[in-house]
This record gives sequence, structure tokens and C-alpha cells, in this order.
Amino acid sequence: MYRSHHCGALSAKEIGQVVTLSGWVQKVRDQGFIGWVDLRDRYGVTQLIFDAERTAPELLQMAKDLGRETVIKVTGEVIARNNANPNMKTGAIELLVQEITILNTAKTPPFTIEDHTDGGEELRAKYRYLDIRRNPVKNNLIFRHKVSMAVRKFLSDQGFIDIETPYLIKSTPEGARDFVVPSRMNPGQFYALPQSPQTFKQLLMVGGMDKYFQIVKCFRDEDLRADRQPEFTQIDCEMAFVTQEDILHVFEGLTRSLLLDIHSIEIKEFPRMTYAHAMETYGNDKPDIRFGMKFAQLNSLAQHRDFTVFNSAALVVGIAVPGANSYTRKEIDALIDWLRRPQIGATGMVYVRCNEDGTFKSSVDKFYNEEDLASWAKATGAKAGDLICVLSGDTDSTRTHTSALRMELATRLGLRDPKVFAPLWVVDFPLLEKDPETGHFHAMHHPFTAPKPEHLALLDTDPAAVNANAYDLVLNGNEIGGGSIRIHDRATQSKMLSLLGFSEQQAQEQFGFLMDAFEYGAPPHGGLAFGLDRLVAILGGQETIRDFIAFPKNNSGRDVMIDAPAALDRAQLEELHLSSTAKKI
RNA sequence: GGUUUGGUAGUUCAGUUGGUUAGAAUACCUGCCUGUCACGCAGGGGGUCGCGAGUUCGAGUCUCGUCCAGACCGCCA
Repeated sequence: MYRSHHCGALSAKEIGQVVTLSGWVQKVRDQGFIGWVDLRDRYGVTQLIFDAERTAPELLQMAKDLGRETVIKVTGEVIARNNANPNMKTGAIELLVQEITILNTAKTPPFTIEDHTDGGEELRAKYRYLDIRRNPVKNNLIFRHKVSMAVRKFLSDQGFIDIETPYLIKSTPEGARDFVVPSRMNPGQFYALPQSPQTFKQLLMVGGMDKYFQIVKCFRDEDLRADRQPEFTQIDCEMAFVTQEDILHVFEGLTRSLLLDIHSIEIKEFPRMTYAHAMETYGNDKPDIRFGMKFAQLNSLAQHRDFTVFNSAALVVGIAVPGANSYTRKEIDALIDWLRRPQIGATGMVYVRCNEDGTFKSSVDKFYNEEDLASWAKATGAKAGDLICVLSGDTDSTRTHTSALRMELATRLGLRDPKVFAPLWVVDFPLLEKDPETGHFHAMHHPFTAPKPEHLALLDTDPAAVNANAYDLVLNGNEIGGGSIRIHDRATQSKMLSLLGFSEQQAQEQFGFLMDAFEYGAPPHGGLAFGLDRLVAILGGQETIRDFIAFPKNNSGRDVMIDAPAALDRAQLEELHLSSTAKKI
């Protein structure tokens, strides 16, 4: 028997019992005649004690010689500590060891296995199995398990059926790049890994499985970020015979129950905002509504003087930054430099100081009088002690820049409290988006999203004006899920694909199976997908998703532990009918 | 594809204007220590300063190239 108890289990209740524990040596504290070993497993740490009076000399020596992370089994008596440690769950007791078995030795780990490790990101990634022994990572993985089980329980209780869909599917040109897999049995042909089980879940609706869900891996071959992995997990759902309202109701319920289960936070009804309103008020389709600093359009209040920068702009927008009048000139200049970095790309910023005595001091005093500035303060809601930041230019980039500024300032001002949760539905997304360079339309959500029925006629006359029954769930400035009511008839789907630039033949080749299915009695349907990695990270109060994934990939899509991706040998390439890429000389 | 920051001991980092034998903390090893729990004390070992060229009497430090890593932009229906 390896263990009678776990290392986190013992308390004063077990005093006097003889128990067996197995685990890893966390720490040896040798004090000559007496010594302690902290023994760790998944459940906690128990202190082992050895001393010259009560422990055999060879056992005492053995304990002193234990290296960090050695795997041992010990048997001994649970005794009360002379000095209890109130900071430790098992701090009331210790184990007077009678027997040690070394189950496996360990090399000195390259970084310390402690909550505040000395190891850097890359090293921890390379030895991820050691990193997982640390509480912060271990607890994140356990937390993910809890969230994922709560999701399964909620959806299953609501009558959703968990159905698996294939991973080896077909590449499609729309959307992100596909990861492809060569087919040995079909020379020159390739599978693609799914970017989402979208078409399959729709076919399940045609198949009559009117409530489907799956916690499923999806794959996208695009450049990565701190919160973006090439393979990621979605909570993928679809329902038949539902309106948008039905879907929002179910998934608002899911999110509410997660917040209640995990954080005991009760949120009544999630606010809703149209896409257009979100863009106007926050410059962004995933606004963080935990704080204010809403956009105020100042065009009419700022374009009546001789300030050509504003007069030539399509949009002049101001935000009131609470308490920021205390910023020095130097700090404001640094902020403007920050906005001008190529990553943001703003050309400049006008500011107005709102003084305690009710007067204003701005960087454009030459052009605007007190009355003008007071009108800006009124529009932005600025109070004495605030700083008004005003940006201008073409509508899209001004919104983007101001939104970036708003988020940055909120972070600096500590307004993004990870313990506060502010969910929001963003609804009424446009169906299509025009590529500014090519002038081509592409689907804002995906090509299966249905136009709002009342906008159907506009498809022929003004496609850009068509809205969709598409919606995103935003939590604290992060898009954690999105979905739509889908097209369920061949004619509309065909029209949509042709708007997106597919020829009839291409449409049939790519999505013929779906349109064929629509001709055999497809029910009205719609659904939604949540990004599990991000949802778990946000619920866990953290920004980075990597520590909620057991074996994440780095920025370049590499797994540095197993060193993937890797080259194939010639024989394997030949079997797959692939030729080796010529190496650059 | 682009912008930007970094690469120095096992690890995390410092290293001044280009100038003697490249430091600290921690980890590791040895010894001492009877109540530790970030134990303490004393001692010790440990470096191709990412790699390659160049400038210079002299390069961890300056220049160019290159590789690797991080953050961000493009991209991610």
C-alpha cells in the first residue's frame, strides 16, 4: 500500500494513528539532532519529523540526505507539534517517521517548485510537468475542471446532448487558415482540422438533435498572442426551434449559474447593447463596462472654431478620466507618446484640465474659450479634478485609439478589478463587413449567419446595412462567446455565399453538403460558442490563459517540452505523398 | 509580414563613459546547530556574457548580421 492518507488530510483528529503517506520531498530542514521534511502531494503538505531521541540513527541520516523532489513513502505516527503552524492546513500535527522507502530519486529541478518560483516562462514551459506540481498551476487546472464540470451539468440538466464531431474534416477558404493533415490513402489530398464544429452542429439540427453541446478542441493556424493558442477549447452549442431570445436566455442562465457557483456572485439580468451603440460609446464591440469614461462625440461642440485638426476630422471624441487632472505635464506627454507608438498609431491628443475652482486649462486654449471647454466637460461628464482626453480623425481609427486609451487608463487607475464581473450582451451585429482594401464583403460572424428577416430585402440593395441576429457575450472587456441564428434554407445560404464572392460552383463544392441538407426539412436553428480557456481565466481573475492549459504552446506555436512541430523523415514524407521542402542554403 | 523589449552562474537579475581577476540573491555541495516551517551560521564549487563578423591597443558594454524568447500591430469568419 502506498498511502493510507493524502498529505493534506491529517489534523489533530488523527493524533496517535499510524499512517502511510507517499509524495514528493518539498524541503528538508536539518537542525543536527532534529530535522524536518515537508512531504507534498496533490492535496497538500505534511511535515515529517526525525530526531536523535525517537528516530533510528540511520533513518535520521537518510532523511537528511533526501534531495528535493525525491519520491518517498513513509510510515509513522501522527503526533501533535510542539510549535503548531497556524499558516498551514496540517500545521497542528506532524508525522514521527518509523520507515522511509525511496520510490524514485530526482535530479535537482531547474527551478524551485514553490508558489513564487524562480523559474522564467520558457524554462517552466520546457519542464511543464514540474510546473504543474506548483500550487498556482495545479489549482488553475483544478479550477478549470470545476468550471467544465459545472458547464456539463448545467447543459445536460437543460436537456442538451453531448455529441462528438469529427476532427478530420475539409478545408474551407472562409475565415482563419486551416491546419491541414495529409491523407496517406488519398494521395495529394488533405483533411483540415476544424476551426469550429459549425457545419456539423447545424447538420445535427437537421438530424433532429434539437439541443447539442460539446466541449471541443478547435484549431486555427493564425499568429498567436498571450490569450490566443493555435488549439483551444470551445463550449459549442446549438438549438433548433429557437429565437435569439431563447438562446440568450439559456446561456445567460449558464453564465449566471457559473458566477453563482464559483464566486457566489448573483447577477440579475445581463444588460444588452447594440453593436452600433457599443462602437459609438466605447469604440469597441467588447466594452468593459466595469467603469465609465464613455465616449462623448464632440463634433458639434468643437468644429465651430479655427482648429483645423478638429475641423477636418470625421470624428472628435472625448473621454473624462476621473481624477487625472493630477497628471503632470510630463505624464500627459508620456501618455501622448504611448498613443503615438506604432502599435496604437494615434497622431496626437488634446487634453483639458478640469480645475477644482471650476476653470479649465487645455492644450488648445488658443482656439477655444472657457464656454467651449465647459460644454465639452458637460458632454463627457467630467467633474472638477478630471482630465478630458480628446482624439480626432477618421471614425474607425479614432474609435480604436480612444478605446485603447480608455482601457490603458482604466488599468492604470485600477478600475479593472478582477473580482468584479460585468457581463454584457452585444447584439445586432452587422451581417457583413467590407474589406477596406479589396472592397469585398466578408461575413462578420460566419457565412451561416442569418440576416434579420426584416433586412432580407436589403441584401440585394444595400448589403452593408443588413444586420444579423448575431450576439456576443462580453465579460469584463473580453469576448467570451458569440453566436447567431443560422440560415436554414438553400436559397438564402446560396445568396449569402454569392455575396461573399463564391461562384455557384465553388459554393456547391465547399458547402453543397450543407445546402443539400437544408432541402430535407432543416428546422430553424441557432447557437453559440464560448471560449472555455478565456472564460476560465477570467473567472479565475487572471488575464493569461496559458496557466489554465496543462500543456500550452508558446508564441510561435511551439510546444517547447516535446519540441513540436518537427520535421518528418523521408520515408514518412513519401508515404504521405509529400515532397520535402528544400532547405534554404 | 511589421513594431518593440530582452538573451550574463542551475535559476532570477545587476554590471556606470569601452579599461584590473564579471558580481548579488537564490539553488547546489560540505560542516555546525534540539522545535524548524522563506530556519540560522560558516565555508565551497559553479560563467564560451545566445551565436557570427566588425570597430578598437582593449568589447559583457559600440556597429552589423543571425538565432531564440516576450509584448503588441496586421491576422484571428
